[in-house]
Amino acid sequence: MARYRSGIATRERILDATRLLLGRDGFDGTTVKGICQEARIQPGSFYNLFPSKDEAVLTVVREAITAVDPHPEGEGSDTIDELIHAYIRFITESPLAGVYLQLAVTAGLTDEHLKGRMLRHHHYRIHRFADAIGRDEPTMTRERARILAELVIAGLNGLAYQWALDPTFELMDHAWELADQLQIPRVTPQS
Amino acid sequence: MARYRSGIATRERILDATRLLLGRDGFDGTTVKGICQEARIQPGSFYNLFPSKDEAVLTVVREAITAVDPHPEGEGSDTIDELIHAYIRFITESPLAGVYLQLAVTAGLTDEHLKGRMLRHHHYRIHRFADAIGRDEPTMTRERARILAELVIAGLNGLAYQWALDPTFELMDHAWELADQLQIPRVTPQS
DNA sequence: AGCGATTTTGAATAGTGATTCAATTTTAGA
DNA sequence: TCTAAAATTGAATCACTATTCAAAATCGCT
Repeated sequence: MARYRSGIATRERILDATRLLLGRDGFDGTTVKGICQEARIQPGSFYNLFPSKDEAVLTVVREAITAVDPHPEGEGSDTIDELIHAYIRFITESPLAGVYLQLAVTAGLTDEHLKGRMLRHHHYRIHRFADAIGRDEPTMTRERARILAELVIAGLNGLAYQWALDPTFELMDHAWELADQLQIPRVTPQS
Repeated sequence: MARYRSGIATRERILDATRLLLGRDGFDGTTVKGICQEARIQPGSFYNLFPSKDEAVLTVVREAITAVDPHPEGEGSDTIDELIHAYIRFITESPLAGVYLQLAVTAGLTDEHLKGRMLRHHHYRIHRFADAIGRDEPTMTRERARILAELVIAGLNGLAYQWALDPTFELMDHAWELADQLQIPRVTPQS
């Protein structure tokens, strides 16, 4: 959509503003008006570059997830440790983690399109975790690795939700405890 | 607040309407106007009996949770199986499970008062799970039982969130698989 | 029947939100 | 320098929200 320098720069400013406000005020607290004020533009400019508020939000959240991905392009080479680490880092370090969790939960109730997106991402994550587990423990059946992956991810999501409610919660300790207790095969010990 | 028959009956109608709409339209989709239409009253009547929309919603959600509690009054007598079963039943059978999850996640970002409530309920649940685990396996330390309880609950919450996104997800199977894999001591085998 | 407390009405308030659009200005390449 | 595409403005639109309140109706008790 953005072809000229100015448009590209404005797009960046909008994404910066969206990132800032989402992290500070959450999804509901972030308004198009607020984004426009922060980016010092008018609403018309926003809608010239983004079809909707949701699209800007999703762009920012997607970027935040990719930012902690150990191997953003080619899957098939990450270990389960790396994946768990990436998840923990995303939750604890990214101000957008809460928004991600909120979107994931509310998506199922409201927007059918958003629901599809979140579900696809979820299945992709399971796939990658299962592959990593399978690589670390080649004797394990595919099915078993997939179930373990589902349990780990569910556990991590649950811990993340708990952390969102209570920031003093020791997310990292619990995450590795979870991995140990589920007997996830790991190549390197926890750092 | 409600002292006369009429007021008490209206209160019930409001709660019924709130329950119906929450289950059907989610938290954001449920409006005071909609509740009033469904209950066939005027907004003034609603605010005569409830101080806010949130209060009506929380009342209904609390009731739904209590409805599946194995021992609503006296704790100290439930087994870990019962507690897990109760959780699964709440998630799969109550239309309000999605709203509960949504409230829990969004509470941390918006309302400080709601956050306190959810957190208290969460800690209470951990306490009960830990006690039940401790009873089933008396040799286990208190601390260990608490960590196990936290992991189980986190896992269940994560599975619930997954189920909210994808209703074909086999929540019950995964829940018991989780309990097995975490080596939760159980008195009775899964049904 | 009478009386104070409770309940109900229904319009009004006051604010919010995302989004649209015609008009104007700026950009980049020929 | 000219021009078409792109970017920007800023007001306007439209829909909707929770909540309030004074007035009228009703309740339950003595």
